[in-house]
Amino acid sequence: MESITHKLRFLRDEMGPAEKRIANYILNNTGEMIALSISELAKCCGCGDATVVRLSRRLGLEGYQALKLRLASEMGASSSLGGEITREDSCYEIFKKQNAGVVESLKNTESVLDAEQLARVAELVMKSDRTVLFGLGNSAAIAQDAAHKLLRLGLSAQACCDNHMQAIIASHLKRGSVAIGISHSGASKDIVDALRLCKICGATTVCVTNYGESPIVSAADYALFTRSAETKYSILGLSSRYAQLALFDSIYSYIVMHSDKAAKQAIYNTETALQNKKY
Amino acid sequence: MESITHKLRFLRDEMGPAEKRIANYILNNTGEMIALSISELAKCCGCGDATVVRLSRRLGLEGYQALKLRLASEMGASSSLGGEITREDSCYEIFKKQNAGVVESLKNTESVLDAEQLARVAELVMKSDRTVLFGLGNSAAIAQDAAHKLLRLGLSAQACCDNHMQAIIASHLKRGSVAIGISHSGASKDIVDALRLCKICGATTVCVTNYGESPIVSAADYALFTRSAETKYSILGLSSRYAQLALFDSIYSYIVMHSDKAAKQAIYNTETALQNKKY
DNA sequence: ACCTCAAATGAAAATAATTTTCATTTATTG
DNA sequence: CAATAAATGAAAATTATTTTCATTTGAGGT
Repeated sequence: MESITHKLRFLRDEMGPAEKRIANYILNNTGEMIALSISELAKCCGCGDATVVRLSRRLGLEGYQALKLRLASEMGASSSLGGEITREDSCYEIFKKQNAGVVESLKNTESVLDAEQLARVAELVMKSDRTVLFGLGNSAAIAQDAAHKLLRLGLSAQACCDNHMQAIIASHLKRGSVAIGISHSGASKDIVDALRLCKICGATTVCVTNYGESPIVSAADYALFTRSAETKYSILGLSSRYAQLALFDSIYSYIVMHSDKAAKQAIYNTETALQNKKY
Repeated sequence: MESITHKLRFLRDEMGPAEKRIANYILNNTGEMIALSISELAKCCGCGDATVVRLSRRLGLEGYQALKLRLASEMGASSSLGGEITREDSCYEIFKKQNAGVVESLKNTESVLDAEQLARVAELVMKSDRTVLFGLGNSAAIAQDAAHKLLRLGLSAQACCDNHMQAIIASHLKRGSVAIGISHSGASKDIVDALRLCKICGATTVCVTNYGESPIVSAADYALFTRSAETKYSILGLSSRYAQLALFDSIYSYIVMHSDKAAKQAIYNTETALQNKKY
């Protein structure tokens, strides 16, 4: 299904001058146009009602109503632009603005993420003897969350968020282990060092980062990229954390989908065991 | 600007049976409904045209046309419906499908989150002597992430993800402290117990949960609700974690925006200190 | 049980919007 | 400079929406 805005622009060439005026008006005033009736729009463009209908038909639509609905729908889809956070914003407004940024980050990440690398990493983790996750500061919680999920699947997973421990663990890894380093900037010394050490010890190394040119990439056998929405307020890579989280969630779900009966039973057992912890 | 879907659900209580039928029909068949004329819709719901107009007015809209346009716009905004994850999906496809769920969760949460409670909690945290965050399992990483951010702001924050430690910390809190319990289900025994203890000791208690009727709400002075997208595959409250994360991010940003010069300098100093840890 | 009143409802009339028809205008080609 | 085809808008025809108003429904009082 092609976007009407796109079609409008594309088909403008084969329109007569009156239709072209309408097309331009719609493209420049989509928001207001949606509130206009067909004759109001026609008057705005100095043309007859029938021409508006013809334009709608040219776009492959039923009529003017259909055009308005489609435009409204497309407007809605792209109207979640957050705008900048100001001192006057309430916390709730900040919440909404940030969410727009999060959505954008997820979308961006969809476009930079290499499907093949992701698939390989998922397989790798699923089949590895042991998976360790390194993160510090901002990325520590992500590492922990990912490890927690893998543990629920019965895998041998471990998050390590202490740079000394990272060095220790790294130096004892063996072939068959997977080490995943998480760093938004890709330049976190300790993480990069740990990953290099892992590689020397024979483990397969993976990095999750926002920047393609960063030191961590050269230390990794596989690189998974996120792309956070560039906004002024995100001093920390606030919104890249969501993409990282989503990335590990997809690996988690992939493994769930490909686990055998016994493994599924184990997952179920975990759930049951946790029921006792609840009211 | 409030979502029409949300308003529909909310105002259903004060509608007569005929209007209620229409509301339900719209909520269950939004997509098809948009293509219907007013009398077609009326017939589908076994009621008169006028009732449809009345419903539109009740929602604060001009009329039926306006209702259709708004619904189309909202549909567009949420039309990235992910569909169910299957065994055949690649990891990348899973990633995309899950993201759609995440977006939905964030939107849902926007509509259930109480702006006033959120504002109060943000102020509370900003001014508290000490903030402790309790989370276990799935919510542990969220607690840790939130604590990490507050620490960067120079606040006295602490995540506690061990049920014994939680009890210990809780029993030593004083007036002026804020305790935040995070539990998707709202039924996690240890968290609820810890929160109750905090309250007894004079601390202000806050809960973050997905369910309004859960035990944790009664243990909290302030309740912040998330609403995850209900999907079959999310065995764990996978997508509610994103909403929780966003919630704490908004509090973080709010505090950043309202901190004085000295505090901003401190934040900046943190950033500089961390530069040494990078290549 | 019966009445009263207010709210809710739908049929039909009134209005408004959209679509079609068709005569006129405008551009293009030989 | 015709001759023709394409483009256009006014008005008619159609369709959709909104308003009006008589009827129904149901709650609360006697």
